Amino acid sequence: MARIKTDKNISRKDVIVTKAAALFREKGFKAASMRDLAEAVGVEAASLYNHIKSKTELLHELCFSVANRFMHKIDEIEAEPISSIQKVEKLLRFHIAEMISHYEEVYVSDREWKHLADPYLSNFQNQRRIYRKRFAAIIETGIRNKEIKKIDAPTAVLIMLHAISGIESWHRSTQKISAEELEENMITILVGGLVNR
Amino acid sequence: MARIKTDKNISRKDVIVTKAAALFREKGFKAASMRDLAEAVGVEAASLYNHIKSKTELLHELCFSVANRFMHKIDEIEAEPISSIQKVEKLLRFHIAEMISHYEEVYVSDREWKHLADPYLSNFQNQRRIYRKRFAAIIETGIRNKEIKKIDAPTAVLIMLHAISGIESWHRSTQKISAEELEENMITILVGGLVNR
DNA sequence: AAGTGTTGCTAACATTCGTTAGTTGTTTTA
DNA sequence: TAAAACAACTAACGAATGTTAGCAACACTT
Repeated sequence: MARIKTDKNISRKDVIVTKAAALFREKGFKAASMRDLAEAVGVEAASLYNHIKSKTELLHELCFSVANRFMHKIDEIEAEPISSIQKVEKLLRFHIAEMISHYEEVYVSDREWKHLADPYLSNFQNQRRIYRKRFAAIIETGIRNKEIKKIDAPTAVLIMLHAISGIESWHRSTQKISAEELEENMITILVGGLVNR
Repeated sequence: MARIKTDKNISRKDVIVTKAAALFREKGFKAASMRDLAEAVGVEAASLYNHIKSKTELLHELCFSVANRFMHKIDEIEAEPISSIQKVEKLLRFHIAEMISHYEEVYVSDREWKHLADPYLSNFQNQRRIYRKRFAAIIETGIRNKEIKKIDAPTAVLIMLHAISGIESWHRSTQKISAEELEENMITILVGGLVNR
């Protein structure tokens, strides 16, 4: 009877959630079965239910832990006494760093949230909408201050966020440039596309 | 016995493929069932099989019709006697136009190709890789000509392509700017992020 | 060492899925 | 109008899915 291995401060549930992130990323939420997950964890499918309530719960946990991190970060950045373009850059760097270091979670949260069930679904969609509005508001302030080109702010947000999700391809590519190089290149192009000069 | 309605030059299979695109876009390939599709078409599930071979065939058709369109376009643009930055802009405008007018197909091809089965899967991945390399080559020429900033070309490609897939959010948003405005904003930001000045 | 809660197992369930068989009805062709 | 081709239907199959019940083995406390 092979138990799920755990280190200190890491519950068995955490192990399952982490493996689920990897699996959902690879196959998609619907295509990943609980039996797949069980195999990845090294246990029978039914045993998972000693630690989790349902498959959907795994998706909740992933989506909201990611959403919360981004929400806290934008709280923090909004309060800082720096220029709009600096705020945008900071936010982008955070997105990039998250996408690099918590790849699977962030990716799953981004692509698989559709499979959440209400009330989680509505809740998640709301948070997402609010986040984008706050991001757009930063850009709009930058436009008024002439720091940023006259563009449609929601469109700019949409470009930034989706561009960053492209780091997925970087992760999968065999000939990777370094994470630092990737970050600098992305900032160069994305911030370069915004600044007024 | 209600038949599938068809106009001239539109086969019943075309009707099914089109409805499938909408459904796969909305729910994802795995989550969309043949019974869902049948209902959307106005027929029983089994009846679909008078026109198609399998569910996966629908995905093949969608993915490769999109891939072929992009391949033909890059053939065309590569051959034109214009600057690199102009080629990039043309390619981007084509991507944007496709995403606006053939939203469902393009979106499905972009997000659901993972569910293709070999040999289609490998084939599709190859085409994708080749396309990106050719796109990157255009950018690299632009860098050598000093038209474009010194950046990592594959990273630039990744940003461009993913940024465009963000048009999905535009489609879903209630307060849309016009398609023309969207296109100009995207070009401003994306091309603006590339050009050397 | 006994007792207690935790974590695993096997077996099975109700559903849903893609798909096939066989048949009936409808349109097109000769 | 009869024959042939097409396109719909009902019924059902086997496989896979998420999940539950009931029980056995382990680990920790006392």
